[in-house]
Amino acid sequence: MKKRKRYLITAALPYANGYLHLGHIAGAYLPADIFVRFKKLNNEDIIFICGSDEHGTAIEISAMKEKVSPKEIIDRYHFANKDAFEKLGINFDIFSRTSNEIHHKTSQDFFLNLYNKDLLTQRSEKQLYSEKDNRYLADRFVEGTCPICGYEEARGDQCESCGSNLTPLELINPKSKISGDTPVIKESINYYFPLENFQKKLENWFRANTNWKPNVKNYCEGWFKTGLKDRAITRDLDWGVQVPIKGQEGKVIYVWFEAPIGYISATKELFIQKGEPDKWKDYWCKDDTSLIHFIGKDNIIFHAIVFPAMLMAHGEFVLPENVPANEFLNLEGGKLSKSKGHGILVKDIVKEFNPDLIRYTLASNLPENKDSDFSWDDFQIKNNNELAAILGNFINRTVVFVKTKFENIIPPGIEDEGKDIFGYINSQKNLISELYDSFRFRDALNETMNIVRAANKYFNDSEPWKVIKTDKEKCGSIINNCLEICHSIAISIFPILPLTSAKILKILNKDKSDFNWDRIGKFCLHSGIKLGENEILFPQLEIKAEKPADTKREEPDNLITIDDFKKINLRTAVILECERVEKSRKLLKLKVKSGDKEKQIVAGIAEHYSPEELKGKTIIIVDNLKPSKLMGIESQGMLLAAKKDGKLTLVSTEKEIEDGADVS
RNA sequence: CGCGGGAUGGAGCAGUUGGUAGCUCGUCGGGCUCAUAACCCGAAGGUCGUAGGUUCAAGUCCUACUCCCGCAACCA
Repeated sequence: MKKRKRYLITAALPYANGYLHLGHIAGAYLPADIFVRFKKLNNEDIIFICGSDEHGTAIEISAMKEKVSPKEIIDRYHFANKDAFEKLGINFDIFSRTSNEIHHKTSQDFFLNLYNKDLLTQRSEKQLYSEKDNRYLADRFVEGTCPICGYEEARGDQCESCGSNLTPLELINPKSKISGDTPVIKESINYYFPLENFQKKLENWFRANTNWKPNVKNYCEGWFKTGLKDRAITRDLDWGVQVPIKGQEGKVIYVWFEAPIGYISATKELFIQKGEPDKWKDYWCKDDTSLIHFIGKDNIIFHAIVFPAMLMAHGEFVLPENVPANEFLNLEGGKLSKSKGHGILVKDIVKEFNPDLIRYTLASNLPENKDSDFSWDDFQIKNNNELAAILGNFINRTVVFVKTKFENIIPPGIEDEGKDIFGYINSQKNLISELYDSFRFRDALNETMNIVRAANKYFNDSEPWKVIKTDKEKCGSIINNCLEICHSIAISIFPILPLTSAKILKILNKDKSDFNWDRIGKFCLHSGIKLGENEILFPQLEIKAEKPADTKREEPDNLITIDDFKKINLRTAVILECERVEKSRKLLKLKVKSGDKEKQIVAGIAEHYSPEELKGKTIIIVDNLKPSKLMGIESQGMLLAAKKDGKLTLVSTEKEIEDGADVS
C-alpha cells in the first residue's frame, strides 16, 4: 500500500429534510469522527468534511406542503442538524451546505468539464409541462389515473394502489399537483452521464481494492452483474443548481450528481476560511491523499460506483481509497425510521444524556457487519456496568486514594514497579491502532476497555491499601503508576469519549503537552503536583419505564378538555364482512354496520387477526373521522385497539349491545 | 418469485483464507474492602435455525427449506 501523506475524510451529507436520528450517527458520523480523532492524536494531516444536502424534489415537496419556501425548510434542518452534531462531539472541520454559492459554482464547473469533453449524451424526452405553473412537472408533481388499476390518485412515479412503476406520461388524465392544471406534453432535452461506458474501468479499479469491507464488495458486484445504466444528470426543476449551458435555463443538475461534489466545494470553502484558497487541491488532486467516505449502506451505490465514475470522467481528482459503509441500526429490535416516528432523534437524546454515553453505546454496537440493535436496557447497562463500574470507578478509586492518603499530591514512583501493566498497555496501544486502521471500531473500543479492566486488576493485585501500612514509599509508587495509567486512559479513550477524556486530564491537573497517541503507556506526570477537583464521571443511571427520548410527538400539554373529547364520536359497530387487502401485509378491509349506516374501514391489524375470526364481532369505532385512502382503498373510520409490545387486541364492549350505540 | 440483512450458551454480538467455539453483560460460588453495592478470582451454561451434500476436517463452502427483520407503496 502506498504511504499516504494526508487524509480527506467525508461523512455522508445529511439530507436537509428531516432531523438526524441515532441510525444516522451509528451508520456514518460516529465512526468517521472516531477515525478522525484517532488520526489527529497521531498528528496525521487529516480533514473532516460534511454538510447538508439541500436540493431535490423531496425538499420542494415538503416546502409546498407546509406552504413555505424551500429555503425555510433547509435552514430549519441544516441548523438543527449542525447543532446536533456539535452536541454529540462530532467535530467536522467544516459543516457546509450545498445551497452555498461556491457549491453551485463548483458543480457547474464539474458539469462543464464533462460537457466540454463531450462525455455527456443528450436525449430529447417528452415531459409534462404546465402552462399555468409555467414549469415542467417532475414525476412527483403529477397525479392522475393509473393506467393499470384505474386508481385515480396515482403519482407520477408510482401507483400506490397497485404498486406499478409509472412514468408521468402513462397517467390517464394527469393533473399538476401544484395547481391542478392539466399539463401538456413538451419536448425537453436532458443530459445523461454515460455510466455504462465506465463499467469496465470501474470494475478494474474496484476489484483492486481488496481490503474493502465485504458488504460493500458484495453490494457493488451485484450492480456490476446487472450492468450499469446511463443516468440522467439534469432535471426540469426549479430548486437546485442551474445547468450552466445557454438555452437550458430552467433545468437543474440532478441531486445525486451534484451532492457528492459538495465534498469538494466544502473543502474549498474550508480553505478559503483559513486564508489558503488553493490548498484544497492538495487534498483532492494529489494522489498521496487518502480519500475515505464514511456512509450508511443506502449510499453505497453512489460512493463506490457513481461518484468514482464521475471523478474518473473528470480526471483531476483522487479516487476514494475506502468506503467503509455500515449497515443499519435498529431500535429495540424493531424499526428505527423517521417515517414511522419510531426513531430516536439526536436533538432529543442529547438533551437528557451525557453525549459520551451515547457515543459509547453506539460505538460498542456499531452495525459494522450487519444491522444491529439499540435498546434502552443496553444503554443503561453500558452506563452502569461499564462506564461507571469499570472506567469511572478506576479513575475515582485512584484519585480518592491520593486525596485521602497523599494529601492530593502525586507521589513519586519507583523504577520497575508495575513493569507488567505498562508492557500490556503498550502492546494494547499497537493492537488498537491496527483495529482503528482497519475500521474495526467496536473491537477497538473493547480493547480500549481492556486497558481499564487491566488497570483495575493492577490496583487490586497491588493492594495499595495494605501496602501503605508497611511501606508508604512503595504504596506511593503503585499509586503513581495508577495515575499514569489514568493519563494513558485519557488519551486512549479520546476517539470515542472526548468529553470524558478532557475531564480526566482536568482531574489529573495535566495539560495537553503529552496528549498524543505515542504517549500512551509512557510516564508523563510529575510527582509533587497537586491534583485537580475530583468528579464522578458516570453517575449511576436509572431509566424509568417511560423511554424518555423516544419521539412521541412533543406535546407541551397533552391534557384535553371535555369539549375536545366530545368532538370524537365513538360508536359500537358490528363487523359484517372482512377481507385482506391485496399486496398488503398489515391491512384488512372491513365492512361494518353501525346503526343504520354501513362503513368501510381499512385497519392495520392483519398480523393479529384473520378475516374469518373478525366476522360478527362488535367493536368500537371512531365514527366521524375524516375519510382517507390506504393503498387506494377508502377508509371511513377507525377502530379502537389496544397495543403493546407487538401484541394487539380489539376493544369491544363488556356486555352485548346493539351496534350504533354511543360510546363516551 | 420486489430489493436487502439476519438466525452462534439467558441478552447483545465476534468468529477474517474451513483445523481445539470467543467477547461484553447477566447468573452462581469465592476473595477484597481503596472505590460510584463499585473491583478481583473461579464456575456453570452452546448438537452454531432445519435437512441434506462436499471434505481427513464445516459455525465457516454448496443445495433446499423454516422463521425473523429492514426498505419500498401501508399500520387511521
